[in-house]
Amino acid sequence: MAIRSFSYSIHPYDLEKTLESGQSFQWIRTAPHAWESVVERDWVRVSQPKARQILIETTAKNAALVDQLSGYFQLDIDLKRVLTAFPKDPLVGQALRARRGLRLLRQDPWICLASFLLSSTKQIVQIKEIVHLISTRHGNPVAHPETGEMLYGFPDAARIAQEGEQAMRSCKAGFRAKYLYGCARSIAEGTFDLEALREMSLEEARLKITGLPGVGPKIADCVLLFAYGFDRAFPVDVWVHRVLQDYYFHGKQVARTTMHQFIMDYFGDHAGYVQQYLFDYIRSLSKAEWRRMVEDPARPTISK
DNA sequence: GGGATGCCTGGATG
DNA sequence: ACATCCAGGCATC
Repeated sequence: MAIRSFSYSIHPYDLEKTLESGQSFQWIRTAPHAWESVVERDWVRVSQPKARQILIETTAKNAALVDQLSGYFQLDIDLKRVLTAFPKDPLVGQALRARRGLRLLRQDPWICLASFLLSSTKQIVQIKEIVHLISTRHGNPVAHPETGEMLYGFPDAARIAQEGEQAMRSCKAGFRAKYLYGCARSIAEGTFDLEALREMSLEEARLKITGLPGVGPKIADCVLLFAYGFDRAFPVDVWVHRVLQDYYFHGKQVARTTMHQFIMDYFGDHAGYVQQYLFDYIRSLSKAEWRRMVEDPARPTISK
């Protein structure tokens, strides 16, 4: 099987930080700076041989898939321009320095939705394991072009609808199996159109997608940000909630609406991008480092 | 409409 | 060892 290579000169881009930041769960690390997966029906390897180079290797023959991969990895985004729109405060500054080169991907809506349905109260390694199990048991087989080893893509909605809830449970999905199956059915039957969300405003899309079983505000915003590119979607999980409350609201409890208003006003047009930097950064801090951060007298004061 | 509680399950914590 | 807690939420009451 022929492998085609595409090299991109790009900077700043940190592939490791990007693929290991918990936005996508299907890439398997095969070398210090290389990851592999199956996209559509093709094997793909993405690597960063040099600081300013991204290399994509694939068995795909059609140009469409190559375009798709360039979109997936967001190779055309002017990251520097995005970063200049971030708010200027000590925490964001630290996160920017610590996570230089982190990018948001642009994933396939169905796989992204399925991944985040499976993410509830699970840690990243466990989410990866479930995604991997579902893929190997129910996905399309693709031979590795170098080793011949079998790899499997994530199954589409129709396939999961056909396999049923129990099959998902036996892939360790637990109570999430019901949601995954429910969403798969709606999508496979055509009751729910994932593509239609592309034409909607963020608010419309959020309203629509939270109508799916198991999709609340957090998962909705993850999918809207990571798959549809709604740059103002801002997933608030326990970590981010902790930052917002402890750092920006000085430990005070605030209403959901107040928090939401603050997010939109303060983080701006690329709020979702800021969120990813903050999320990834704060998870790496020790308790002591975190305490130092929230006690920083230079941290911003929110005036309402 | 904010605040508890159950849901699967594996790994961490005591 | 063994119990208990809790993890990147959601639905329900």
